[in-house]
Amino acid sequence: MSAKPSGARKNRSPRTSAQPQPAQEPRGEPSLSRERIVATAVELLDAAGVDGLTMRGLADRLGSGVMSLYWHVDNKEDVFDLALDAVLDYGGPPEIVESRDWRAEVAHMLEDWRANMLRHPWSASLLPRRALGPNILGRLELLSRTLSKAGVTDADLNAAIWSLWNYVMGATITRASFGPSDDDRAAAQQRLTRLGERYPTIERSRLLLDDDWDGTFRKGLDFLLDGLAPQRS
Amino acid sequence: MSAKPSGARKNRSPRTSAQPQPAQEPRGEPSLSRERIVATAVELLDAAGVDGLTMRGLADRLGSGVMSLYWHVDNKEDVFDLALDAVLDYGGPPEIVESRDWRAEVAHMLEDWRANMLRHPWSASLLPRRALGPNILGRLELLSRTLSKAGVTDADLNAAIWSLWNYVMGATITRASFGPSDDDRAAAQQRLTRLGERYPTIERSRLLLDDDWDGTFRKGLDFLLDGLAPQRS
DNA sequence: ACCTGAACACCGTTCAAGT
DNA sequence: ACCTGAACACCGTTCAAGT
Repeated sequence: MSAKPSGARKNRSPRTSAQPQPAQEPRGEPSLSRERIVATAVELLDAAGVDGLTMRGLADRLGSGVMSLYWHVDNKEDVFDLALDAVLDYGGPPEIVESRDWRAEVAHMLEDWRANMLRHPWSASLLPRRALGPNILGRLELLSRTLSKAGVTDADLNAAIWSLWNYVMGATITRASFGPSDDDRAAAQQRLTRLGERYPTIERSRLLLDDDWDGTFRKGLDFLLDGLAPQRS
Repeated sequence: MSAKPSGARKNRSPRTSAQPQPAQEPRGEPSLSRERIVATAVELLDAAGVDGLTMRGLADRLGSGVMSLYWHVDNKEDVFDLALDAVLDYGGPPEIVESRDWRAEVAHMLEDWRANMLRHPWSASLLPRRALGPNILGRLELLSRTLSKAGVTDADLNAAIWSLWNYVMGATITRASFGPSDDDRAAAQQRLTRLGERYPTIERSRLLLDDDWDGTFRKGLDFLLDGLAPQRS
């Protein structure tokens, strides 16, 4: 809790507010900044995963000393938080289209959310630990509003949202963790076959070989939405 | 890939097979063993979380040198795998009760699974990364069998299982991550109120204050099972 | 067969300075 | 206001020995 800017909230609209001393940088590197640190952290995370992010490595990539980072950032945890929020940015509520098809709307929102996280595979497993950034709240608000307008009762609303949240998080984390290496799963499935008697059902259905991630996600989401759908008795 | 026992499969039934040299330990500490290491690792993880597990700390707790662990265990990853599998043990398929209520059966299985993971809060977020232990496979097999017997078509079976998996994982990881600190969530909810206009719907529904985890889990599971239920046209 | 200490190549972060 | 190097208290793991 010093005079460092780390804890301070950023400008509301950093893009439009003019810089106080605009003609300040004489030459060379634009020097360190919070934005640059976060952007580079995302790059590094994308390239090397959660374990690959290192304050030292981050500083190297920025061409600065390690300790210089700590002027702009509280600590490593802070870097994670900022990187996560940066990645979950979203365009805000889209045009207020009064679609009648709430199911398509919800499915689209959640597929977009998932796609965003899969573009940065480290983000999904990080998210539940720090769920409260403004971007996530915005997404939850939009989801909530859509469901409410669709006729989900107030009594069911929170359960509905958390159900969708749970489903999306579980699906995305699993997909990102099982990762691109199909070999592992093929090997696992073969192990099933070798074990023969013990797992006949999942062996027969080839559960571990299912690689239509997008289709499976959508199918399960449909199951859930079926159950969620407000009964029009 | 040396002569170390690390990679070797354990005895099929370690509890019933007699020890080769039963009267071998002359006195004192039972010395190191794979079982003791894993059990202590689980203790340490329960007490200190994922970041709290340290090879050095583990050795300390076992009263041995750090490097002694490496005789019984490949590396730290291995310790995680073993600890996770140890925690997900389950009693195998229960008595073959031919219950007609497949929904209650499935719900019970998944609630048990979730409860098991919540008893060791570090386990849930670890599981998707290493999903293939025999105990997990056993649970998936049982789930698969139950759904199949209930009338879920082969075409829907994998999607159904992955949906339930995703939901349970997401719910458990979220619950374990948000953790016992209600204060955080209360603070977050208050922040919502302060922000006022931006998140009216989730503020009104008090989404972030919902702390009936078990009830919400069950409710969402019911939504999903509603959608999953085989249509009897 | 089982255990050990020293050493290596790393970490995140504190602190006291520099400009 | 912003950046820095040295230092501290840690990590996981290799290696060459010990018994």
